[in-house]
Amino acid sequence: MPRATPVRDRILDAAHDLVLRHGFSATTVDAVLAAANASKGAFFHHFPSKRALGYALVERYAAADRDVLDAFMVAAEARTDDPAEQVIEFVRGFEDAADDLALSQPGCLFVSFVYEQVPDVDDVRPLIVDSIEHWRSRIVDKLVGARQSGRLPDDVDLDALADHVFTTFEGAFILARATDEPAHVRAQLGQLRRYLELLLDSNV
Amino acid sequence: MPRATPVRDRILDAAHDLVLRHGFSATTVDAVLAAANASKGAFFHHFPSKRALGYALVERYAAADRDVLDAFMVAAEARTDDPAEQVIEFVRGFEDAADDLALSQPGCLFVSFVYEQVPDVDDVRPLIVDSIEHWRSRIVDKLVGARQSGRLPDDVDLDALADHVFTTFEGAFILARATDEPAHVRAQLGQLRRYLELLLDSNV
DNA sequence: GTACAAACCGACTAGTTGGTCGGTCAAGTG
DNA sequence: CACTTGACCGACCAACTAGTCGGTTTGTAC
Repeated sequence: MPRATPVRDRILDAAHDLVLRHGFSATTVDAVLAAANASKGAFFHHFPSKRALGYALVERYAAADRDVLDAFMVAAEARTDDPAEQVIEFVRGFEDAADDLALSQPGCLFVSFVYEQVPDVDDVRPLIVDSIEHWRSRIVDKLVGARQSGRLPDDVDLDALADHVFTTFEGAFILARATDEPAHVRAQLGQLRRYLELLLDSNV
Repeated sequence: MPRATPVRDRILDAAHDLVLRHGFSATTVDAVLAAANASKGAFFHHFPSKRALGYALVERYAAADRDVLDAFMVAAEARTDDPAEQVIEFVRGFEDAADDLALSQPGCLFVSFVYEQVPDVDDVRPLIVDSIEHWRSRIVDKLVGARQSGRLPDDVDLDALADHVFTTFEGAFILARATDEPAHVRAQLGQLRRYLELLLDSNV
């Protein structure tokens, strides 16, 4: 992990914004430099290549993503001791934050790279898969607890149910972005929560 | 709408494949021509510019998308007369087709353009929004029927519930593509169906 | 203050990209 | 046959892009 310098961070911030808006290929190094108010020399001093920038970008985003997940899970755990309720509170937390989230970020950086598999940048996929698995395992932990207390039918696939959180997030972002209506994120998370409530309230 | 010719179709087919894999910006005209076995002259004879190709691509995809939606809805309507059951059968139809679908198509073309808003190509957004609204309205029709027969709680937002189908599709495709496990599509559609079943079976 | 390295600068280049343009060819049509 | 039209060809071009490189500035240890 390279040392953080003001310029390096400025470049990453500017690149993050541009890549999210236009995609990685359409984002030129010059455009990043202009937005970051940095020079070409500075760029290639900190990154050996443009693809290295892409990797660093996803690396940083994955770490932040993990932090957010953990923070919301801790907040949910603070509200209730019941694992089933914790999952629901977890989603509710995102629901409350959805509007701010959707407005400040026009999408998920992962998708920019997943849908633009330039051979050069394909080495970021493992980072993304790690993030997905982190979401899955953190949520499955709770679901296992819920099942143990008899609040989840036996025939529910815990992995698939946990993945449905990720799925809903990504789908909602696309919906919001395509229609230019950020409110969709909140509404779709609401559907997800309702699903979980129905599933977890139906005592076996 | 330009006339369809063999070459034009070959170009569209090749471009569709390449854009889906690498994104629009990363897809060069030359690469399309090589894949389509066509010449540069042929390309610019049929399309005034690269962005016009993008527009034609989305136009064709939206029409096909609509056809698939309608076909699956007709199939669902053939199985049952109850609107609530029709929605569930509709999703089940896609579930059955999911594996073939996910393998033959590595993603949704809409996302390639939504996540790559090059100013030039941004005029495709209305086409995409039309498709989204078509899905929404076709499904809402059924949900209204379900509500009238008392099978849907009053506090469910029909638009948001209908949009959840689109959301799940898009999210599932991202999950499948990121992890390189097409089976996720089927599993996520299964979660969607379960949600609908729970919601529609809980008589008000 | 001197020495050394890391940070940073920006003019330059080799290769690529979308797009042009003068032309060929085959199929009508009178 | 002469003429027109639409489909198609590919060498060429101007603009752009990632990356280079010789040099300057800045920080810091002695």
